[in-house]
Amino acid sequence: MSRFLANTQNPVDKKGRVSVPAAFRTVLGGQNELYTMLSISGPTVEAGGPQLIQAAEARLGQMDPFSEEYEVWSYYIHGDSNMLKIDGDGRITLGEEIREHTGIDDKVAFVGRGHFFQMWEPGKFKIYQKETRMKALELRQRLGKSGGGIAGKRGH
Amino acid sequence: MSRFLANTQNPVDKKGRVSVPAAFRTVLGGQNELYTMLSISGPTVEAGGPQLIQAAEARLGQMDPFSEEYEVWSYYIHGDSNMLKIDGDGRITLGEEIREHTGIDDKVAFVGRGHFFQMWEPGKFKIYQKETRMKALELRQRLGKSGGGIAGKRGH
DNA sequence: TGGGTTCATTTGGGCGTCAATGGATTCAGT
DNA sequence: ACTGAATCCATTGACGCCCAAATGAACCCA
Repeated sequence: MSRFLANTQNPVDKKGRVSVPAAFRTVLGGQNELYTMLSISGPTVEAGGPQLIQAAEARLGQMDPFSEEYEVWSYYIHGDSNMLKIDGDGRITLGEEIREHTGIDDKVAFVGRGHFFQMWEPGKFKIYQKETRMKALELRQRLGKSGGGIAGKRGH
Repeated sequence: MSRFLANTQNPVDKKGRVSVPAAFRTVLGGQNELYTMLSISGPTVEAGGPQLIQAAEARLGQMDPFSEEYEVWSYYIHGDSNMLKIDGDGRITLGEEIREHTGIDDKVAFVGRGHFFQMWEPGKFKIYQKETRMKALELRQRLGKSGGGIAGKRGH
């Protein structure tokens, strides 16, 4: 029951390699392949083990093969995705597509999201982080006093 | 049925370690992992055993996966959180993110909150404590009119 | 009740292991 | 043979793990 948690930042070397945080590699469980897909909602890439693509395909399977949504989703999970190899030292090399979509240059912010994780250009991540925390605060206020933080489930 | 109670202050050593109060460790029940999340509402960190994340995820599970609130909450509980190891002597090491968010430097105030506890920079905690006591007083006066003693403040 | 004693938590530090990082070397495709 | 990629190696530094001293609190007994 391990998940991708926390966020850290690692440098990209001259050869374009980045270390995937050890904690994340542990969650991946010895897998030396990393499945990635460009995010639709922002300049980030979502990544995880092969089961990620399985989940995506499961969803695809529930759609009508002749619908537009099928067409779109199918492209999304296959065409805008990649299978990156994790080398012996736990590093990956990001392709041009990913760097372009995310704006990643010489640093990568790894962000845990539970069953997958994201890779961001640190600056863009900072902005996202700030906005999201603000939204969380609003959300909490909307939900009322009973909704804050962990304390939210005050029903003890 | 033990809870996190009272507040104490412990020093951070050169290597960045702090002892988690023994009473708190007892409540954690032998777990050597501490789940933490940055608070949205203040410069503090909320912590507890792994069941905390389960509770948070349970709540996540009730949300619409495509809603913004899901996105926000998911970030909050996964991206701004950490799983800290408690060493053999009951100490933890706070990461850079936590120190930055809380302002913690060489001292940590541990504050019991029932089913979880908080970690504060002592000075900030003092302020929070003062404000909160004041609010509690107002609250009590308001509630006093309608009736209950100490127990009276239970309901929402 | 005062004093001494024991036990437990806290705290400081040493040391080995693993992760992260930079660079060299081998390999493969063109 | 040349370019880019996949492997392999070596260095550095952080972190986990262990032991020991120091601090303090609970306890017992005279």
